[in-house]
Amino acid sequence: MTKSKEKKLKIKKDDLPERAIISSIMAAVSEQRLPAGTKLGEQVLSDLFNCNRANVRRALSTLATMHVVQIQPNRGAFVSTPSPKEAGDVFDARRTVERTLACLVIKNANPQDITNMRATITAEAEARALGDKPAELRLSREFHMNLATIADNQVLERFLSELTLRTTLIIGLYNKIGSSNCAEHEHLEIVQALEAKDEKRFIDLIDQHLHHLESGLDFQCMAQPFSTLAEQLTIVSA
Amino acid sequence: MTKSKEKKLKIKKDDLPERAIISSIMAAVSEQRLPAGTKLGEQVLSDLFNCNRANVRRALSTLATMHVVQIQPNRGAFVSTPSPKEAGDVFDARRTVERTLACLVIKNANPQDITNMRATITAEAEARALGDKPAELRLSREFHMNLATIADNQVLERFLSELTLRTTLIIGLYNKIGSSNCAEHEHLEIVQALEAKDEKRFIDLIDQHLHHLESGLDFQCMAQPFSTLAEQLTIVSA
DNA sequence: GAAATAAATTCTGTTAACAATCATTGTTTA
DNA sequence: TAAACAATGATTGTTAACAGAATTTATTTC
Repeated sequence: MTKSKEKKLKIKKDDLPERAIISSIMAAVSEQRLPAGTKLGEQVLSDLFNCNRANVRRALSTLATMHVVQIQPNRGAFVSTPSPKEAGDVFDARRTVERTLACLVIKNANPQDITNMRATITAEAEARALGDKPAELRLSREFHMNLATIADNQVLERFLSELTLRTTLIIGLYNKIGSSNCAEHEHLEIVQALEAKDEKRFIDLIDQHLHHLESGLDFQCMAQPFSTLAEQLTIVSA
Repeated sequence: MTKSKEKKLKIKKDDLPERAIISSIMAAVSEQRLPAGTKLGEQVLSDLFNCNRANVRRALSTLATMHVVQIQPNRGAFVSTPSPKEAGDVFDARRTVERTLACLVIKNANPQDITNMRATITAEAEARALGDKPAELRLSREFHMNLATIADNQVLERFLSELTLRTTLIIGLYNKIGSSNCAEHEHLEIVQALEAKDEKRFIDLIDQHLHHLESGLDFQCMAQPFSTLAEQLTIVSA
């Protein structure tokens, strides 16, 4: 049970284990390493981060308020499985937030910001070329989070952080097979509009980008929220 | 120390103590019974809700992620004292959220919804007439939360819940003396625009309402985030 | 052999005791 | 008298042990 010297996770600069757990889970979700429905056991986490369960508990509780995990009484914490209705709400909220961010970005952005944005897009393209899906997803999210940073509104930045995570879960659950994941091409156009200070085009492109993402969803393909292994192995009869 | 039969708080329908603590603190903040900077001791809370400190801890941690309380390591939890910058971010975010909610409300609102809105306004007016400030504040918040309910977007509803709470803290900290608190008159006009299905006017009025609230702030009058007793007792010399 | 039942294990939820830190009070010293 | 220092008290942070619920495994029964 209490074997020492298990695989220990390297903790970032953040000393507090609670924060470390939260950011690690968020990172894992953002890279789709943790799919919706995954059980997040307290024992497992407290071993991984070698801390006590109280810290794990608080971390999971915090993630639950972000709706990144769901807590079921006496059963434990699971990575959230957004419903179709929830997905719609998230996309509406994202468009709302990013539109406003866009207005602020047009005002605030300096040449250095645009250079950074381009660097992120380049890195994203490289990751895609290499077939590194986690990196691609992470950088795609980073692109949007960059906008929030430039906009310099910490409230909206936090909202977007949550929304992008939930978007990743939604796409992981409902994305049509074959629908192009996320257009790096679109990201490039967005930055070009920003560089040209074309506010209307900038906002419209972001809006279209998000609509495009949403249109790639198919809610039929995943009826059951919690697909069990049994279901996955069942051969369709009749 | 451990005297039994202290004053116990009646817990709502929610059985879980964690939720009870959270909603009680949120309610208290929304009615300005808990001013910014108030210390929220773990012992006090666990006695009040007669539960263990672990629940209190998780509740405070959750409230901290909503930025309604601030946790200082080894010192404890305090009701948040928003900075002027933070106040600006909150108001920008609120306008963003409420504008989108307004669009959805115009689409979704039925006669019953409008009746409910009017009832809230009436109750708010009565509370004001009676000088019941807590009730007035609670009903004013309820007016805005009603909009979120009608809009039927749970993500934006939760965002607005947080933002209205933080707005209350901001007003409690920075509101100019003499500036009319919140115009029930404005609330009435907003409902009238909604009833007339005048979308543009509806959105504009909400926007103006929030700008009006923000313009009532004065960041000079409260330089120090944590005003000490010493400052309050100091007689202004020179 | 399959379904239903019972035992065992694992996990969550709760509690209490202990350690460490911070704030306050009281004392000493220049 | 005022500042520095020491001791006390209170509060937060951590840990471990226990109780209860859920899941899994094993057994029984048809």
